[in-house]
Amino acid sequence: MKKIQKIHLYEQVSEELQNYIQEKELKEGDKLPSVERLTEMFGVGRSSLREALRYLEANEVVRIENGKGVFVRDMDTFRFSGKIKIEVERNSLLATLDVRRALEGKAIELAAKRITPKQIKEIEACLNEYRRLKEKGESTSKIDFTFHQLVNKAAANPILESVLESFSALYNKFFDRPLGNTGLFDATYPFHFTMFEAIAAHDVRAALTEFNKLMDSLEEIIKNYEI
Amino acid sequence: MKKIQKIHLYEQVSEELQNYIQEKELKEGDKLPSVERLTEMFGVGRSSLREALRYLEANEVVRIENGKGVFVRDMDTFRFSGKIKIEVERNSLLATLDVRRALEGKAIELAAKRITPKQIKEIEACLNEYRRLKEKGESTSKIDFTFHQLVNKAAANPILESVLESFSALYNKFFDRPLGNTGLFDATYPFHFTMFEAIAAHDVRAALTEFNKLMDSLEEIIKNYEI
DNA sequence: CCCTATTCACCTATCAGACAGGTCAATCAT
DNA sequence: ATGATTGACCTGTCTGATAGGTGAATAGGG
Repeated sequence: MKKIQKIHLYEQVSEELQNYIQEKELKEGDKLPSVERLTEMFGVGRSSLREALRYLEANEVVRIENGKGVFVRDMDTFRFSGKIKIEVERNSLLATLDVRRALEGKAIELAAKRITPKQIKEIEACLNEYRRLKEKGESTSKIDFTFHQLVNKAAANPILESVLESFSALYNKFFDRPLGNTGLFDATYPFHFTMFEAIAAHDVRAALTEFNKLMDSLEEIIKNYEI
Repeated sequence: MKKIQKIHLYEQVSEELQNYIQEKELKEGDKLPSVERLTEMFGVGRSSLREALRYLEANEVVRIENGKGVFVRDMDTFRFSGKIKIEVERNSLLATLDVRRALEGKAIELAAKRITPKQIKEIEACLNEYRRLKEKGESTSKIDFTFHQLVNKAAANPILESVLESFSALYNKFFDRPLGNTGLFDATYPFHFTMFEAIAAHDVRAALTEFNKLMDSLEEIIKNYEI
């Protein structure tokens, strides 16, 4: 019989380690003691300690470099995350679209206000490529993604950009599979150009109008699509 | 000299394991082979395998239960995540506010459309408590959070709810510390009531107007606040 | 005296073997 | 029949050994 320890050792070590970092006020790039030292400090075996480190690495708290040591990651970085149950059904798709309307709509509003001449040229080049691929009948999903990414960047709001980027992974997952070849890109194609022109002209209202048309056409496709 | 393998073993194992899950189409709760078997399958040592498992556990791909085995977690759950460098300065705060405008604005729009009588009563009770605390001069940060959460729920969009929930952790972090006692809640206080009334009356336009007033007053506070 | 190649101390990466202890079902004794 | 026991199967953890990455000190040649 031993002491009562229902919590896994690696979990305790992981917490202790985080406390250690906080107490010593370690910052980005600071080096932690070597694995050997840490095993002595916490009185655990190497394997438990390494599992704890691997766990913390997965949670982006530390960074382990071969031959160098263990380093603290930027603690001033806020990490947001969430889980969404994926159900490929109409309501989920429409719900996703609402969020896209909110986030990308704001991005477009800001982009129309703040886009620079250089960024305008970049997007113009992107749209030319879009047109080229379209005429050749090749896949436009990738260039479509790039277009929206550029607009997102033009909004000049790093936080919005980050949220939108991680969220776009969700609707790409949604729309690639079930609706991959349903004329989705055909229907939205013309709005990319009208929307760009409005943004380039710094016309917030017109840009949002075109964006809403784009979203509306997407919504129509989803509503009429037999899943 | 050996073969070129710059990638860590545990990383390779982790990927192989994910492939294995996908190929075998394993679902929530399915059991993986025992650690012993897996080491044979992948031809690696125990420690590498365990580190890989711990890594996957941290990423919520598997669940390890003592004495039972390793189990697959819900793979139909989409996990979004992102990192944001926190800098407590005016621009970051304003950038955060823009995202909040986008997400919560959409939530309010939807809530005004779809709120149920039961939810109206819940929010009403929440606001009464808000008023009570206000009059007693107690902290209203918690009840304020609850209010926004209820509105969020009334939007009846689980995906928006999830995104907003994880994101709200960010702006709580931002606003709690630097602006904790700067009359932030005083200034926004009246708008909670006007906004609620508009939502309860299913008046989308008025609700958004009130929400924008609330956001504008927040923006003013930030702009005038000497950091 | 300077530059380069070697060496060495320090670290992480990974393996294999051993023992402790949790879990569950089959089995055995009452 | 029922309740305790056992044993098969697992994960949890420790340890000693070997391999290999990294960077600074160091030795040797010009």
